[in-house]
Amino acid sequence: MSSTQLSRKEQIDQVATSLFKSRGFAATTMRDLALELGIEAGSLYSHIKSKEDILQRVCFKMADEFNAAFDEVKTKDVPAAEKLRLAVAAHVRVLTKNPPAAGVFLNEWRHLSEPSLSKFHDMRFQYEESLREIVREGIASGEFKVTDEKFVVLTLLSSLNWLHMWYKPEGKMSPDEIAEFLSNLLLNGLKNF
Amino acid sequence: MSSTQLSRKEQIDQVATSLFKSRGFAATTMRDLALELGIEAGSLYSHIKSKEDILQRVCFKMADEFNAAFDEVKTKDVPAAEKLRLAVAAHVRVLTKNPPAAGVFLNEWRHLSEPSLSKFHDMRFQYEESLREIVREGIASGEFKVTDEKFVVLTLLSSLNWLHMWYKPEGKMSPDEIAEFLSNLLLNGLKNF
DNA sequence: TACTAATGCGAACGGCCGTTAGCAAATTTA
DNA sequence: TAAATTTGCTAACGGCCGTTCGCATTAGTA
Repeated sequence: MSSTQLSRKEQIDQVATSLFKSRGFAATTMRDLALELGIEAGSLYSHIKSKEDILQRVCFKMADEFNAAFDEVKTKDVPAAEKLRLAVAAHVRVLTKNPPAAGVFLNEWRHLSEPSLSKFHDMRFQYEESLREIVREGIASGEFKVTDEKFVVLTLLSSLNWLHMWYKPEGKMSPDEIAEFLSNLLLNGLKNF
Repeated sequence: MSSTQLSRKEQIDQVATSLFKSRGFAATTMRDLALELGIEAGSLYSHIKSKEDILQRVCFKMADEFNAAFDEVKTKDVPAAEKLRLAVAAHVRVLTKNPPAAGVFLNEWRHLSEPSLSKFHDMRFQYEESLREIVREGIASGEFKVTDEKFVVLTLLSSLNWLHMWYKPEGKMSPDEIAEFLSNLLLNGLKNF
């Protein structure tokens, strides 16, 4: 069924990702990971550099995906409310496309060591700042009735970023339906505050 | 300034809690913990049974606090919308009273082993079920315009449960102001869906 | 004062951890 | 076919982990 053949390294990353998500990075051992792949722990090192090496790839790949999805939205010339709706949809799409990776991205990044950790922080700040910018636009234009754009973005991301905890691809709601539901709920809150 | 004198065991729990929150349970060593307290690792075991022993106390103490705060709300005879508002306020109050413990409760519970883990799951389900019940009430009475109470509660808790990540007691918003802001945002969303 | 509980030290235990090294197949490429 | 790459094994390393043990010291209590 799966279309493209994964390289051994990609397989390792994928299996590691779901283990990192379900058990946590620190609580996942290389021997666990090897067992899941049906090989010995030492054999992993023919393909990867280190345990954190995997974590880095997962975290920054997800960061790239969030940025790419968001960059498309940024360029659109639409009212702030609509732009925010698109941003929410983009965020949900990335989040639901690969829930294990999303979970690692959201919960395990703190196990990155410097300088990756700082780089990650920066990227995250940039992303959030872009969202705040949209909300500021909406406040200025009178579309949103709130005043504290920081708080709004925090709440927005909070409700989105828990998604990976319960979302199941086989569930009855599609990512687009989820995105629409969340947009409605949150944007109506902003407009009628 | 602090009113009551903490026993050594309570001190350990408290310091451990903030370490568990900032580094994660698995990545916090007993030697780290001991260092923070200015004693040797072995000395900890004059006061506690095991590392997980601490985690259990923190998790179930927080669970009790959430339940206690919520039980007060349950008994009130008010419309569903108002009840939900009170529940949100209660939840925020517990969450902000002790952010490190809240963080452990929300993110580190998975390191509990059986049978604690199952017990924790059950308590959590009960709590969420009670919230769903309120939302169902509100849907039935026409106060809320949504249809999927599961999704609503998930979104509600999501936005609340990220709070401990950025809330600082010395910040400019008080817990009550935060609770009011969140209630307004989310309830307006529900009513005008 | 004598007893008891609380508190802590230092050394050590068995075990698991991430990682490395040297070597051997198998597979791909030329 | 020959060379190069990919993939994997076994064994081991140094180190850190949670925890235990026996013993000392201190503080509270009768």
